[in-house]
Amino acid sequence: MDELTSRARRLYRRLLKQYPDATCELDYETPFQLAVATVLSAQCTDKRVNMVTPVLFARYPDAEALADALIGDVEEIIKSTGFFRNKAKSITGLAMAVVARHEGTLPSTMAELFELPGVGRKTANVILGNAFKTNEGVVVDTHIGRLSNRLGLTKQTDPVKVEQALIALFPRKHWTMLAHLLIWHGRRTCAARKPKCAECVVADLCPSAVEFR
DNA sequence: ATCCCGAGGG
DNA sequence: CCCTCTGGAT
Repeated sequence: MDELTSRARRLYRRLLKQYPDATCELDYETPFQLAVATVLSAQCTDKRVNMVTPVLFARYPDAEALADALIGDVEEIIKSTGFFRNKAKSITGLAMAVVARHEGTLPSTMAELFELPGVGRKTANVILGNAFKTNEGVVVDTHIGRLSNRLGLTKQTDPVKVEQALIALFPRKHWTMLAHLLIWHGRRTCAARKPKCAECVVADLCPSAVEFR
């Protein structure tokens, strides 16, 4: 095992010890609801998403209901998540596609998920890892891209290449938890703007830590 | 590369 | 004011 890989494994164990309960923080009951919540989470905090989905899912609990929704009603409910016109179009289009192509049940493969409107690789990986527990890839969002670079796990910035780097560094069974750990750490300690290196549990393993002291 | 487009923090 | 928040489509 090379040096980078062993350092990556140490990072993982250290973060797991600090965040043993790290998990997806979006609220949902079904895979379809997770898909909708994940689309809404683009450029928006999950806390904000969790404020609108109870209203959204109460009125439109499944794909059939959301497919028949008036776009203006959906826009009004999700407005506070930002990009609301695009997101309303995405989630109603997503619902219509799930009804038309998959009899109202969200599919469980990367290929089928990726074909759905508004669902990119990141969203598909969130659904596969959390709702279906089949790690086909690694979620790479803004936090994971930022931390992967700061921690020296890759110098790539393209999300697909970051994902490839993480896939090569960590065993598949850890991919979903890895994403949760990096997201939690990114929120709590390794924030985009003002990282708290002084209180970071992996600062000694991080090539960027000195820059922030 | 650019657009979408709201809320909260610093 | 500026930056950031679990991106995707054009």
